[in-house]
Amino acid sequence: MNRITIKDIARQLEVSTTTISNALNDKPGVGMVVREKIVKMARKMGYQPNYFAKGLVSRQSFAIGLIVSNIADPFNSELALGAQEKINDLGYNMMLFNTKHSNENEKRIIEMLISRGTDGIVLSTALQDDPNIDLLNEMQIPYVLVNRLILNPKKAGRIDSVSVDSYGGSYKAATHLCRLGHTKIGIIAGDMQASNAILLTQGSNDAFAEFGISIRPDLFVECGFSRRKAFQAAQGILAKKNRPTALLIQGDNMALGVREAAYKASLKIPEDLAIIGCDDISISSLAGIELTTVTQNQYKMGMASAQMLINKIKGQNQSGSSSKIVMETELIIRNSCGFNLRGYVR
Amino acid sequence: MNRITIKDIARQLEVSTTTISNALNDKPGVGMVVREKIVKMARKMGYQPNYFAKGLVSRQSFAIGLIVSNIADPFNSELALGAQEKINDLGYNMMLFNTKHSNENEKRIIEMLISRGTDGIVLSTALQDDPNIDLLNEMQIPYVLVNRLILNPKKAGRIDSVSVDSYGGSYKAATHLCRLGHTKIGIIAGDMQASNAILLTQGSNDAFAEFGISIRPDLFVECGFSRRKAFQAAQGILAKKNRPTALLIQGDNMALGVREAAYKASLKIPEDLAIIGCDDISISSLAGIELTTVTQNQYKMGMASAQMLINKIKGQNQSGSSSKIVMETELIIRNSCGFNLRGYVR
DNA sequence: TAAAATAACTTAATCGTTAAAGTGATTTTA
DNA sequence: TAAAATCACTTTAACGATTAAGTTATTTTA
Repeated sequence: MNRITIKDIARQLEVSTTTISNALNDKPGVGMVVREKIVKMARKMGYQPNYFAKGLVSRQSFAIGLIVSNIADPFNSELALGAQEKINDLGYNMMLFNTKHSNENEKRIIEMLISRGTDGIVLSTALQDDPNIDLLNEMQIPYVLVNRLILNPKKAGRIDSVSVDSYGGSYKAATHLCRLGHTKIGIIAGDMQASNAILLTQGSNDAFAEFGISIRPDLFVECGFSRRKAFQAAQGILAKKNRPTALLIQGDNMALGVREAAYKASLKIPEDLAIIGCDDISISSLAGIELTTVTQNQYKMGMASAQMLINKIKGQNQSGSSSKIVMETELIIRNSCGFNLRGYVR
Repeated sequence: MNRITIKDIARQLEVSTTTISNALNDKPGVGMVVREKIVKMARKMGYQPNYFAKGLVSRQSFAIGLIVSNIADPFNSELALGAQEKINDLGYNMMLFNTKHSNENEKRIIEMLISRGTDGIVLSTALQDDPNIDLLNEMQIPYVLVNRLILNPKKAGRIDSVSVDSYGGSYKAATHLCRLGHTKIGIIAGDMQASNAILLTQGSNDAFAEFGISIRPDLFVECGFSRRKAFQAAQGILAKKNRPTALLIQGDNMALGVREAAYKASLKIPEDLAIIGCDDISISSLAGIELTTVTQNQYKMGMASAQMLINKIKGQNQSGSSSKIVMETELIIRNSCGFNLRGYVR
């Protein structure tokens, strides 16, 4: 039952453990004949290196932590899939954590990851003024932000990130609503501590301004990125006497909650209410859902962030420059805004 | 930059490392005064134990591997959420892996997990005659099967598992279709090497038999559990001249693919085609989808399997008995079968 | 052909922690 | 009150790998 160690092989072959180690790791200092004998014997005995021992001396765990708010959110699970595949392809392993939108949880997770000697962290839950980012910096652990970043240019300069052009995406979405003739537009916003929500809001605001439209303050609701919260927020907004004719929603998963609220209030989409989402999760394209939205390839983002992190881990001696990838967005017109019914009016 | 170790604290306080270790791990042999001094100093210096060192001596990694086919499948992500929360609550960490439906990948993952000294594995991808199960047994690593199990009673006796009463669920689903008057029924099956597909098929077959209905062989298609594959399978079945009036589909995510195929073929659900799914993922209840299905609480399954595994890890000295949890199912009637239109005819 | 270099090894130290086996000093027991 | 037990520590060894620093024997160089 006891695992085979390097010592067992050494005893069998009557050579030193160093030679075994060198042979198995393709290092010089071992002759052809002995090397082959060792490799064969290791295979025969079913030798598997002990990663604790290896990690203790090499200070490398080949483990990467991925922190998401909630893996059951399709946005995150798609992102996790991309990250996981890339991480494994590059010879690492992924540990997954859910913060459940709690900064406290996030902190615990980061501390734990550090104490476990995790090689790096992909963080998708960063908030502005997040003390956990300072923690990451202090501990000098390689990390990459994905999806959300830090906007403060003073801090952002040193931080690697993979994100989407949320500003541009939201600008397109808002423009779409305006051109369809909507003027009474509501916004269901995520968490205004999150960069994407901030940029999304800026983008739509700028578009609205260009059309001379101003958003009534009571039609802007910040509710967090979950489906359930968005459902509740929409219920509130749609119950108003002077309800909006269109809602711009800062995430497709949230938009699904909004849809439910609309149907529950007997409002037809898009006839009574136009809605536009924001990240094109796979559900959005389903028949019967057909949510108009803005693309964001989560899978690619996951891959790119993992790749970036591992590059960083491997080339630690590099200059102080940081990598930033910002992905383009594209408006996907489906049936939740009424374009296919009426087309643009302006 | 170098991490604080037990030695650093020992040097500061002029005591031995053993005393530090004992104090920090609440072990006897340390006086009150010294103990408190040590705890305080450790906190002050920001000491974090090195898990490689700890694991090397204790042979415990506090890491658990969760193996799923594809985390982007809502069934799996919900399951992963439950597992992750329970695993963390119990002081462990979860490493996530996607097999992408490949037995080869599964093998690689298991081997890697073992070589890393993972404390245990939750496996959701088990197949009948799966050599990887034998591998797990040989290596004596604690594991629990979730969702899918091994049916062969000779092997199953020793295996812990958390599953759903697939037979009963499918029996209910098939009965529902029969009572609605359907006789030309097709089955979109998952992977007949997976226990749930096998039991699901048995359950529906038995129900059909009771109603004197036999399934035309060309209307039974085994296509694997993915949405895309189910889409393709449904396209094939629906293109037949003598197409079925109802489809029983062995998974909600698959059913979503089937829906798309139906709509693409200009078939209305439920008027032209009744469909019934199988695990009640959250999407299924969405307005516009409203899939009739059979409940399976993935979140609870994830939790239960994690709990079971950790119980097993902690109490290794126990008897040879195995734990098996089988969860009940419930038919959820929504709008994809036409019950709300016509009710039962028999 | 003697000195230097190289190849193929081994020995010993190390990573950070825990466990087993001491060591005195103090307290309990008979 | 002498022997036994307890307490609060320390010293040493171990976990399984890697790495730095030897040690031979063999080959190369000048």
